[in-house]
Amino acid sequence: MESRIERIKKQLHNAKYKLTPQREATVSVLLEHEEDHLSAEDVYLLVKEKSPEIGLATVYRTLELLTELKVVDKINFGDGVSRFDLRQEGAAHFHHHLVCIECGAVDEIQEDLLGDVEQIVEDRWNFRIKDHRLTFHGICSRCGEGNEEKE
Amino acid sequence: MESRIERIKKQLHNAKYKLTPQREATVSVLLEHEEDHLSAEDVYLLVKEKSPEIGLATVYRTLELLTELKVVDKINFGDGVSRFDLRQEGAAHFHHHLVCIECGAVDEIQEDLLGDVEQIVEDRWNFRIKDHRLTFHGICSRCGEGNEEKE
DNA sequence: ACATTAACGACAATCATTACAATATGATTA
DNA sequence: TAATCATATTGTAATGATTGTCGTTAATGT
Ligand SMILES: [Zn+2]
Ligand SMILES: [Zn+2]
Ligand SMILES: [Zn+2]
Ligand SMILES: [Zn+2]
Repeated sequence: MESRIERIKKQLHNAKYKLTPQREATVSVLLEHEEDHLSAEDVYLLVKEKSPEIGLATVYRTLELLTELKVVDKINFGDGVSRFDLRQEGAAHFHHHLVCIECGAVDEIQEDLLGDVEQIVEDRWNFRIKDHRLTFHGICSRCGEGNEEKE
Repeated sequence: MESRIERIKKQLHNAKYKLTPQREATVSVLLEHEEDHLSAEDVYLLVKEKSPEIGLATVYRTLELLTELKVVDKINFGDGVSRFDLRQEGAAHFHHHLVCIECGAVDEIQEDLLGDVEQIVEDRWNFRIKDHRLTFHGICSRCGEGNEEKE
């Protein structure tokens, strides 16, 4: 079977870009941290461990490129930095996030769930939806344990 | 009937803050531009027209305070600046946004629409939802006119 | 009037991101 | 092979939004 990185390489080639060593190192860090939501700086530091000669500007450019190609999505949780999240392969839409206001944990929801809502928006507002961003803020299951009935 | 600004004044007082002239000027700019999504700089320039002596830091401080009190919501459309949006009075949740990728227009959806989805998330992920952020990216009705069937 | 404290305004500092200029890499062609 | 051209990289400087500092002002209570 073709590896994930091979397919990303093809995506780059289709768009006339090359998978340079720096880009490969960056992508591989993203793959290894698929669960996390890394900032550009985070990615830079992690890539540097394997490729110490890489420059911060290159990481920024690579992330920008990957965003353009929809390999990653750029998100913002309001803490002053952009974060980069690998898009599930073949997913039409970006996944959702649960941000805990107690402990700061960020969990993901891969299910779309918005089908009906999007149909309504398309029809009622005559808006052709291409993508979405949905984040819930609240108390995660870990933090909510024990005090179920508190408001 | 009590005016909107009166009620905001009370909210401030309840939290032991005063509605100083600078804060009042800032709130009144927000009320006059309820449809827009102003950045801190935008607000600063508009407030300056009426109160030229106001400082940028004060505007930032006021917006931060209003965010804390949930009078406004701070949002980020990925263009590098935070924007501030008056919350509808009495609304439990923040409204949604339609961002046009053609013309950049930002329209609002005041209807909640997420009731069912939130129920599912609460139940399946055991996550107690306090608020949400939902933004759709796509082609607005103005830009979509005439070429309905294009993908 | 004096003390206390919240809030201001001007400006400096910070920090993420972008722009720049010089160099390197790699393919293409004379 | 050597010259050429395009793309990519690096380190650094510049930018721009936001936050911090600090001396001053305004309101409140004694
Ligand atoms: Zn939590
Ligand atoms: Zn994610
Ligand atoms: Zn449009
Ligand atoms: Zn809005």
